[in-house]
Amino acid sequence: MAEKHSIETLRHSAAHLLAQAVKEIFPDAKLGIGPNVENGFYYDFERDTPFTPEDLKKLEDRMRRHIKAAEKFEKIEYSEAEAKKILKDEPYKLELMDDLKKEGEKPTFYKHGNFIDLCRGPHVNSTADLKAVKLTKVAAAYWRGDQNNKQLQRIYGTAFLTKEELELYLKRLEEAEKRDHTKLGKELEIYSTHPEVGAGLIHWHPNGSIIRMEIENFWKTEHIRRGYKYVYTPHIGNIGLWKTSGHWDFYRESMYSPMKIDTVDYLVKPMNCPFHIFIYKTKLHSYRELPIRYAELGTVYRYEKSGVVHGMVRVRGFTQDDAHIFCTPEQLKDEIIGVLELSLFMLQTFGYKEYVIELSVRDPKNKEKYLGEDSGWNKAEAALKEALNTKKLKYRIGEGEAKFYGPSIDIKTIDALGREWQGPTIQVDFNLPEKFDVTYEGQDGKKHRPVMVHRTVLGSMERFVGCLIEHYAGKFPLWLAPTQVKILTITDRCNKAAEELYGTLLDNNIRAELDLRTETIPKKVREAQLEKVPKIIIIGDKEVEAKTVAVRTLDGKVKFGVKISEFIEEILKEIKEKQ
RNA sequence: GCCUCCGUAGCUUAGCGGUAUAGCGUCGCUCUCGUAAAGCGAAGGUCGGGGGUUCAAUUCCCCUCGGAGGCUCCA
Repeated sequence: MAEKHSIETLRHSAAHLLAQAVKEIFPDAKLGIGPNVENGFYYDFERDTPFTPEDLKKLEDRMRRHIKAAEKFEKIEYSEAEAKKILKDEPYKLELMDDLKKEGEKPTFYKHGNFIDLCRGPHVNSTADLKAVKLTKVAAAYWRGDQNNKQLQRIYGTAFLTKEELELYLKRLEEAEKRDHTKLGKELEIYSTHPEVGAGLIHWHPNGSIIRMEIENFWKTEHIRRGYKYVYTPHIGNIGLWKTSGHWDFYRESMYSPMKIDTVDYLVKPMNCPFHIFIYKTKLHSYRELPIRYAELGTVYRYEKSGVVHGMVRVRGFTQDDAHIFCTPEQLKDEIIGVLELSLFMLQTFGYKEYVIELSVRDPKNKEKYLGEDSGWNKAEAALKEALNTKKLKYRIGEGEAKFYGPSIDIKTIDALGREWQGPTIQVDFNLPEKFDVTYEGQDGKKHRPVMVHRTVLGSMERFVGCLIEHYAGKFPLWLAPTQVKILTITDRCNKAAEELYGTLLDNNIRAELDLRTETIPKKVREAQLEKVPKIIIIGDKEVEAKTVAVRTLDGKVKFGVKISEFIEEILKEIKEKQ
């Protein structure tokens, strides 16, 4: 009976096996590092020519040979001189060993078969334990993730304890591919982009626009209910705004070049904050008025490198569901709690049951990357932590993840396939109020500095809808579905009844469509299913006579003899409850 | 931006030195049909764009624009 190893150990041993195969088949390759990642492992190699998919096959075959040979893994410690001799042709490994020495750690080695690698371990006992290994893809990656370093060739792979688990994983990848929002977005006519217009600029088609409108209406209602005031602001503004805010210094690479209007430079806005500040500043505010919450679906434009633009989730123009809260320092904690509650409520409505909360703080080693004094940062962090603790929410700390003007709570949603997506973010800012000299009058009759909270609960309409497509696999719940009901007729004799029903549905604000074509029912059903229309109504002679309908849902189940009034009542209820 | 791969009709796609396949869709005709694809016919492509090599380029080379997967970054 083989000893049980953790899947991490297994995968790391698989990485060693890969490195061994590479060194055998491509002796010129220099070893980089070979750590585990989510769902697998990789190993980096320096090599003049990149690996091809055929190379991967050869490497897999070679790995299989070593698995058959059942080579034992053993840990070895060498003196520094010995170690350096072994690694004399491996510059990256030597660099790593120097780092270990600086940190006062003693390097250890692992050997299996003819292959020795610098490694902390642990490993499986023998290559024979690696029963299900697969190389998945090749990519390039910078040594130590730094753009200024040499680019290495990375081979990704994965390993599982059993072949069955590997199969299951590959199936899941396939499932993810079916849900891909770039694919479904096209099939369901949700959005498009056009080279003639530019990369990362989303065109919302009628279907996507309905989904977006429903989300926006829901969003506005929930915000107004919670004391937010809705505003609209310009898309461009004097460059001076961004110099004052600090974006010009800290954020310039994400902004588009200035345009001259008369003699003055203007920028397309990458953020809405300065505009909300100016609305606030049009008059003197008493402490009695605070908190003031301005909300806007604000469309911003940010430069994204060409290599990262992707579908709806990484674009160059997008609409943030933005809001800025101006409050007293005493109110801060409650405001954060309010935003947390709103965020979690919204996520729940969209069927996200799981999420990960991260408290993003400064990188303590790089304080110059951030605006402002320690005291402000410490207060902001404390308020965020207190709010999380009050709500008894578990969170992890993300060092160096903070924005340049303040720390934040970032909530990552987990979709139906277990993938994480950036969702709500709540950022506390003591800096912009300072920069723009924002004040309120306190009980003491003196001017005080309010705190600003920047927050989004959906992120951006583009990314949110993109993620929703994948989350629902294109099967939107009734309240969001672009077409809620599609009426199919069996023969021309039923057209009149179908048109009557169609009219009744429209009168009830139900998004209905009519399919009167003289196609066969199987074909009409198939098409409606592929369009993922939640309620498919079929009307034949029987229904016309009995004044009922047959209702088919996306799971393929059919209910015959449903009274029309009952059907309408039922779907109105389902829409209202956002099921 | 960097690395690898990709770009053929609205969509999916065959071909890869001698100007091009097929299915779906579209249009026309026939069919009036009971829950995931009825039949026949037609139209539709300067093979992403530009340049080069060649007697000849969709095919080979270079540039460029888009896309995918990574790196880095991020709402």
